[in-house]
Amino acid sequence: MSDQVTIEDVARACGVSRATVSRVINGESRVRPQTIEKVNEAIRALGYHPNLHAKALSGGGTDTVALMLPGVWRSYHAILIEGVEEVASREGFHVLVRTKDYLEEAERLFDEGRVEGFIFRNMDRAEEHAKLFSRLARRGIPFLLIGNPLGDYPAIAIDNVGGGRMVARHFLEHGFRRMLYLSGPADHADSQDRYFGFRVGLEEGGLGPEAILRAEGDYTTRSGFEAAARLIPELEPEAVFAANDRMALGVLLYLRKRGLGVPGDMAVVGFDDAFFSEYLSPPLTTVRPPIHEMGTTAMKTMASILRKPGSLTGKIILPTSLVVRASCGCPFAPGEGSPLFDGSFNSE
Amino acid sequence: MSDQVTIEDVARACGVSRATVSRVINGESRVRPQTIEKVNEAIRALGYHPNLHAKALSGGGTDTVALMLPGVWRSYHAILIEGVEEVASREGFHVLVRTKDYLEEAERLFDEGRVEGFIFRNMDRAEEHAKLFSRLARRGIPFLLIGNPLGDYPAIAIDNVGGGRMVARHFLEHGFRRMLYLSGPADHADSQDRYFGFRVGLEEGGLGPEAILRAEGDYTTRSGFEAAARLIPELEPEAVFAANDRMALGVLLYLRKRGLGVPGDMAVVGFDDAFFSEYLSPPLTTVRPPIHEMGTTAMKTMASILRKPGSLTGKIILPTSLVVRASCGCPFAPGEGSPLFDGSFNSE
DNA sequence: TACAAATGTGAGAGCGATTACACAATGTAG
DNA sequence: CTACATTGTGTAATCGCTCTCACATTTGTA
Repeated sequence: MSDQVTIEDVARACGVSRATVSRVINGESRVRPQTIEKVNEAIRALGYHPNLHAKALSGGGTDTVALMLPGVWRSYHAILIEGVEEVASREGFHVLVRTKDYLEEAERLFDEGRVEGFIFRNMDRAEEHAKLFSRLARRGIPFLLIGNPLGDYPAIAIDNVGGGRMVARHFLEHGFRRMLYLSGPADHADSQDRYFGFRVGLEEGGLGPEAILRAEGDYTTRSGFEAAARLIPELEPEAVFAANDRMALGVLLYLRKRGLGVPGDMAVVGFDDAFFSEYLSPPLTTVRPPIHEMGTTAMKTMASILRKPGSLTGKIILPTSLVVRASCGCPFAPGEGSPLFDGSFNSE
Repeated sequence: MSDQVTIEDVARACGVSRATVSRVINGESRVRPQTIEKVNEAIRALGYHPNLHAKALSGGGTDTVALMLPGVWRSYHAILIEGVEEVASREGFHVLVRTKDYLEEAERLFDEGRVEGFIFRNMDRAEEHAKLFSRLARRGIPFLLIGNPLGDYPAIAIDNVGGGRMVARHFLEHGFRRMLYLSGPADHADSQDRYFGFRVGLEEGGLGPEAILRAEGDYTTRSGFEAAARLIPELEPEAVFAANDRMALGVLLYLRKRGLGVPGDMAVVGFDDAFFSEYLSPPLTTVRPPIHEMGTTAMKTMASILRKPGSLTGKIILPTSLVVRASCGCPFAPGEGSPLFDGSFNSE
């Protein structure tokens, strides 16, 4: 505040003009090596840092992107942020995180010049998102989506379909023929895709859609518990595939309460590979999404969009993997004999 | 980029000068109501948003703060960010999150004019932090600490001592006389304070320091497991107080592997109330820190520091609470008979 | 009625950078 | 040895806003 060192100071300190200093800073053409040296020396000596706002105002970029996150999904988002920030800091970008009212505030962030682009972790409210995205696209504002592709906009997605398909195949290997899919909110794309993959996988194994029973939750443990309580006694599936691990946990809790053994009486598989999943009893078989990698990929993509305009981007789909533990009915290999402990600690 | 609407445009549109428009925007003195109306109308009509950089350059504030987080502690940080962002967005601030190299980059962020203040979640590396903080303080740069008070700098902390003390008292109620404290890294203040409170609590109950055995971990589940494996057979405590829930989990895993019952053969209590803690078998008794509230409090404090310079701030200590479940030896009241399920779902 | 005080508005000087343009010094070719 | 690139550097306009100062108009007071 008080002691701003300006480009003028540097210029004066080594007897050149502001223009020359600016050229040195931006590694531009035609400055005598000797002058470069002198200027850099002064910059270091004075502790000079170019003022962002002056730079931005006179045409330079701000190298700032906004990461827009809906306000739930705690550890998931933390990992995402870490991934984004990791690449951002490496590439010289800065990350503004926005959680509240991010739909309403997005354009303003851009109009004020705060950010040059957006990374959205769009979840529900597909309508509003679509509207915003089409406005951004029309205005040529760079943005990309994490998680839920929408329209033709650039997106980083995980292979939900592939994940669902892997679960289906695995269930088939176990010989199940009557399965319950516990979905998230009906309009949620992730959940839909997982279901689709699940169905495809079963079909590939010769089972029609009638083999799949359906229940709907809202991703919370409680909703998993309640859906299980509501439908399991009635439908009596052999196996449950929950759209996320929390709901799978809810199912587990219900089954335990009812005295039903897992996987003895019923198999349960989740999606997300949450921190707690490997510690459940039995350890939960689940599908692991590459969250951190989504973050890094998103930021890398955004960086290249901003640095070299014209670089066109489509959808990038990152592979998921099936983490086989015990709740599906598999013998749990890595164990020490303890159902609570798989010895890997790999989620830390 | 192309279609910046400037203050000049607005001025022209309603036949006044830039100065007047500026006054209206900043709610300043002495503008005729009628003119205000006219200007606001034009602003709305043109979709005008003041350019951040121009504003900042000409003396205005940027209302941006940096949230500096060490790169671990996933869900913890997510909750913190949410808290900070919640208040920030409400108060018109913006949050830049930095994880990598935040010690080295902090001053630059300020010198470039990117941010007006810092919120640090400082953990290890006390030396380097102290050095940075003293520089910031000398330069009059606003900052505050979350979690680990250091020197006289403004800080938001949780009552680690109180938490440790509550655990001690609770252990005493159970009649334990020989306890193991499983600390985090030796130089970690949180862990030290929890230990201190624990000791105080025991002393208040008439037990000297010799009643406390000590082991050191690094906050990971694995380190908890290994410390337990290394020391429990030798020391044979009646109860273990781990500096965090993950290590407590490690202890639980070890005990289970050894066939020791919890709380029958040994009581275990953690700290943090992590997501998984209530689902462990047995549900883990632990100390809950008000993480979200730390975030909101931090941002509120920062906002008032920035808005009204001179408002002095000291340390704010937020209370912790003991979450009594079953691992301490208490009957687990809310249960449905199931050790995995406490029926509350309250961490979602 | 006269003059001071308050009120409302405009002109213009920065803020700290970038960058187009001008110009001097040096190098090269005819 | 002139003519013309090439190279290195400086001058000054510009970005969009705030804010001081000056000035015009209205209101209040004696």
